[in-house]
Amino acid sequence: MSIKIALVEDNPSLQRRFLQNFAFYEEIEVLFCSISGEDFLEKLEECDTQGVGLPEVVLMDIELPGISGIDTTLALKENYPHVEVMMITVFEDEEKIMDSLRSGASGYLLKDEPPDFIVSAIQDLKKGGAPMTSKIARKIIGSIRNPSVKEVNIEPGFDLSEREVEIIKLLVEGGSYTTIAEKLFISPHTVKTHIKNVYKKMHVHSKASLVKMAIKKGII
Amino acid sequence: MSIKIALVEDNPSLQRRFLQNFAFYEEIEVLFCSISGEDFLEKLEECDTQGVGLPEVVLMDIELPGISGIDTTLALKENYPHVEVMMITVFEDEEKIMDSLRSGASGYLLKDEPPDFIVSAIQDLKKGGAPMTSKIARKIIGSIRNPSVKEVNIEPGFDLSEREVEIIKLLVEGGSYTTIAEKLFISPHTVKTHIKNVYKKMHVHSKASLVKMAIKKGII
DNA sequence: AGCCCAATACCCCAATGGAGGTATCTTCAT
DNA sequence: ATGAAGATACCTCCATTGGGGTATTGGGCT
Repeated sequence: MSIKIALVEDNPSLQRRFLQNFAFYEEIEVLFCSISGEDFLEKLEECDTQGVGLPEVVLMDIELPGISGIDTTLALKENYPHVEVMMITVFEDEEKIMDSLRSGASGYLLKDEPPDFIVSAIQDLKKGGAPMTSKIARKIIGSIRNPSVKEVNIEPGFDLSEREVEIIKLLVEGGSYTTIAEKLFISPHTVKTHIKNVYKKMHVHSKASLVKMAIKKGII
Repeated sequence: MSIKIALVEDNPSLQRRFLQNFAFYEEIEVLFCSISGEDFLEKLEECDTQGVGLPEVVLMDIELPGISGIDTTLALKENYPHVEVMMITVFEDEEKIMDSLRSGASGYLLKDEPPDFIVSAIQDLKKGGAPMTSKIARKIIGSIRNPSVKEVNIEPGFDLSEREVEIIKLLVEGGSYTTIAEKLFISPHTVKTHIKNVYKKMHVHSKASLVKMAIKKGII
């Protein structure tokens, strides 16, 4: 029994490449292709109303004209929660990955994976797995450990320099003046000076307080 | 070049089985085994101080006598953040999986995986991957979509006395030996003794590290 | 009654940390 | 080109901290 899939990819040459690859595998049957989220959602409803089978797995690009693959997934899952979604994209940044998973995708692959890998990922997904590459898995785990950390979240009020933030991070990791100095190839005197300045800016007077502030403010 | 690992497993027969399996693979070198978290942390510090190499990957059981594998991982990561941890357990519940990942583990396998799979998982882990089975991956993703609002472990897990927890709280608030002593109407010597004992139990060596651990653990 | 253990308190000592300085060298924007 | 800000480095002084001890007390468990 072959797995019925749909493909959402706006790049024509990539779409062609996928189709050609899947043609070699009789375990995969491509029901239809779309070049946008809107198009996909319409075609899906057609499949549904006209009694044609639904795709079991959807390969979804993230960057699409019109609504994004993430929002498309959100809409898809709202109406057809049993259809599995695998993101296929070039993005490796945590935010996009996590947004995809939150929107309802269960797999996340990069576009340049070999066809064999993609096919077995589709099978895994259908069997209830969550296929992804090692690197992506690591990023997901990283984002579990460090939740809700946005970029450039250094407290504007404190006006810390890059170097200062760098030193704060090492301090939070439990470093002493000397160990931090060694890591940064600078003198412990310099580390001391930086920390003194940080204390002034953040109005704390000890490492312990700084660690607490840093964690709470999300500087780390 | 073989990968140096350590094994933390309290069940003697399972430990033996692991060792026998690894004996067949020259790509894995078992540096040492421990039957408890405390024992492991001590041996690790010995390795460190005596210039013997550190293990690169630790296979950690979750259910251990004394402190749990999760808390052991927390303490390990505090002192040796570069040592990778792979949980090897019978538990498949989301909570244990997520706690493990939050504590710093990057891999999560079940005990009955075939030796080949475990060995390649160790290699993947060392290369920066996050090896896990499909089923586990799915649970992680499920828990991202459906973040359970479970309360954090207020109970320390490190077998701390009430007084010790009390002192930790004041320490996190930025108190010094003397200010804490004043608040509790005891001698600063006593405060010191308590803190020394806490350091021993939690395997940290400074206020900064303790503050970080305490916040992560939710003792505060 | 005897034992364990948490809580209390003290000792020494070396290392680290915090607060005050001063000073040079870049870099960058006015 | 001049001045501000950041990164670098050094100084002194004294308090705090961390690690190694030892010891007494009072509760609770067996």
